[in-house]
Amino acid sequence: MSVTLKEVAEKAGVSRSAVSRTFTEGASVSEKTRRKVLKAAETLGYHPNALASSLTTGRTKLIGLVSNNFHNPIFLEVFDLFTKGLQDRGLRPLLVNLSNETDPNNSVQMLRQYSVDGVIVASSTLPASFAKAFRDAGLPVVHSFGRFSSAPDVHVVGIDNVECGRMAARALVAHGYRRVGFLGGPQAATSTQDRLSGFLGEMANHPGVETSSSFAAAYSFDAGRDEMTRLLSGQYAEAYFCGDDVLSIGALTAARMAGLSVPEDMGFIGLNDMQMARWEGIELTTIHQPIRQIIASSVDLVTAMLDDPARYPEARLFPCHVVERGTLRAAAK
Amino acid sequence: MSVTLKEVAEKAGVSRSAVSRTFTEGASVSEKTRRKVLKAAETLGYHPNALASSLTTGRTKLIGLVSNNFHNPIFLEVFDLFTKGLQDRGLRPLLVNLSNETDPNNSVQMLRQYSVDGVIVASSTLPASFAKAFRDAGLPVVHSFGRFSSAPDVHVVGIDNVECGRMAARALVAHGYRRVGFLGGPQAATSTQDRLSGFLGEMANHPGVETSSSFAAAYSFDAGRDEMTRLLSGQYAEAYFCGDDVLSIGALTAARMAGLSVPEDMGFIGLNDMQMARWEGIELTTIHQPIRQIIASSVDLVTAMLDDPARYPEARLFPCHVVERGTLRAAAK
DNA sequence: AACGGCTTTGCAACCGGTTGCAAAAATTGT
DNA sequence: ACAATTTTTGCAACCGGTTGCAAAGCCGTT
Repeated sequence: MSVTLKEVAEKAGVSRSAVSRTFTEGASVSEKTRRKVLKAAETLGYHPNALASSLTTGRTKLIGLVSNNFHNPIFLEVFDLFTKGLQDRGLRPLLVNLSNETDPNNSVQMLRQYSVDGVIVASSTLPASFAKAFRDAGLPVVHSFGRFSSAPDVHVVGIDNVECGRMAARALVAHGYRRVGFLGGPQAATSTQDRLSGFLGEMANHPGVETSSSFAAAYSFDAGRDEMTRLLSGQYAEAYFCGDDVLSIGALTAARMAGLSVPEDMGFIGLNDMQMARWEGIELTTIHQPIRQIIASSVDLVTAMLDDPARYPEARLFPCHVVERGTLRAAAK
Repeated sequence: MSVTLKEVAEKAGVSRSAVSRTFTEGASVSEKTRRKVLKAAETLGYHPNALASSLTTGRTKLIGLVSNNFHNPIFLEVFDLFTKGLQDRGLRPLLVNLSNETDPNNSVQMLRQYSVDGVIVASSTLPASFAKAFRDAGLPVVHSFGRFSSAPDVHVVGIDNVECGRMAARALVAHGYRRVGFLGGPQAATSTQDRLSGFLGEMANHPGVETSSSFAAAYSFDAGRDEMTRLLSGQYAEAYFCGDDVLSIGALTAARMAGLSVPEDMGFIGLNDMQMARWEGIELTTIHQPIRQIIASSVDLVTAMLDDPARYPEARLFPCHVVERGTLRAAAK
């Protein structure tokens, strides 16, 4: 089917090594043979088989891109940036959809079978044990959007969710709200837990403000709408910090459907600053998560690990900031 | 680093062939040796190297998943379904982001270097020549969401865009609109051209209805909003058939921002029936595109081609239908 | 012309598997 | 118990490359 090294060697009248060397960066070949080889390769339409060479070099340039988040629109942007970032460095993303897996082992085995050079776990909802399972299998791994830890087992790149919780709390207080709520994502997600603890921690400094909390079933529109609908049937707060933007939009929509106006009757602050948050008709006040930086840094880190697989694990955090749009009322004077 | 066939063979006291055979479906091994081998493999933690075996078998189980659409939220769902569908059949998606490529050659070469077993081109905006380039390189290819042709060079799975244009036209007419517009996606996309031709073709049967057309720069919210804003500054129609849902939402938002109410003052019909179209506050009337079926069928087709790479190309079309929600006024009696 | 040092080249072994083939072992029939 | 048949096994070659090593080729010196 496809042209092999050997055929090129014969055509060019040189040894197979010579051909291999002309296609290997920094190998010793004379200009003369290189030219002969390139010409033969050209006419035959030869291209080296990446997989065959990986057998001896031990490098495939494949990177496992593992995620379980195929429903939140922000992850489309995440995949876009990851694939571009990896491609720009000559790496190839092998996409793994972990949506309905609870056990990392299958994926670990599969990625080892394909000899991936490294793994990027892109998820804020997978537990740290998933990333760790890859590391334990000897694979260089970076957990993007993972939980910050002062003693990380694996490289983590993301944001300080605790600080985001505080930031949201401060924003709500600064806007003069006296009854505030935390409307988190899935309770089991570490991101939810961290944001809640930051939120409550900060609110402890404001004893005059009444604080409540609840959780949506997922980071999704429907989950946000449903949880807000539930909240509206009882006592509810003046403003909510929601688990993420798409959840916020769901909650906000439920509030509007119930006849409340935003931000007059109810305020919202989200997290992520996805494209949609900017849409007219939404204009969500939210905490900006610098996903470009997180992804660029993750790709940097994974490439660095290719050269030094035992690289000492580090946590990289990127600061977030509040983007004021239209879903919190004008700040109290 | 990792355990090899040879080590297992030594541990189990058998030949390498025996080990290879116990891990190959349908090979001849006695129960006794199989057990010995499995035990040795177990204790050593052996797993066969998929890439090494691909060298001799000629199958990698890698499928190139090529797309240029990393901005339209519906594609997140597309990637979700594709990755799951492929994984369920033991195939591995190698994701290729073609966003800023105009030339298929690099991707073709790259996918050949990785010896992918097949390629799925998932895009409604890439020209047929892209898919053809893969086929010409000898790769089995399926173009999902591609343009229907009665004489396809490659397998195409998708919808009949011309018929969708007619369908939209009929819907607008049936709802009693007398001035209707086509607000397409990028003019260069074949999907846009086909929908327009269907739309105009059907409108030719309704000479009493005034028809206009224009194009947005992309299938995106911003493009829809901008184009609608431009339209609003001149003469505009009573109802629009928009290139897709996200474009519709942009256009619809622009209309609302300009003080028009939907559907009273202006009607909209989209295409795709993405999740978001169902959201309260949007409730977009749209043409449902059966993406699950399209993707399932594409995966079927690509697996069928693994066994028969020269399979005669076919076009598979799936019917669409209008889903009435709230963006067209009640039908005229 | 001979010498020493440096570059280029080909040989051959190897990466981790698979597979055709013939020999060995097990099974069947009588 | 023996021959005929079938199943299982190991050898060795191969898939498409890479690479250490020693031999060959090249260069300028003396």
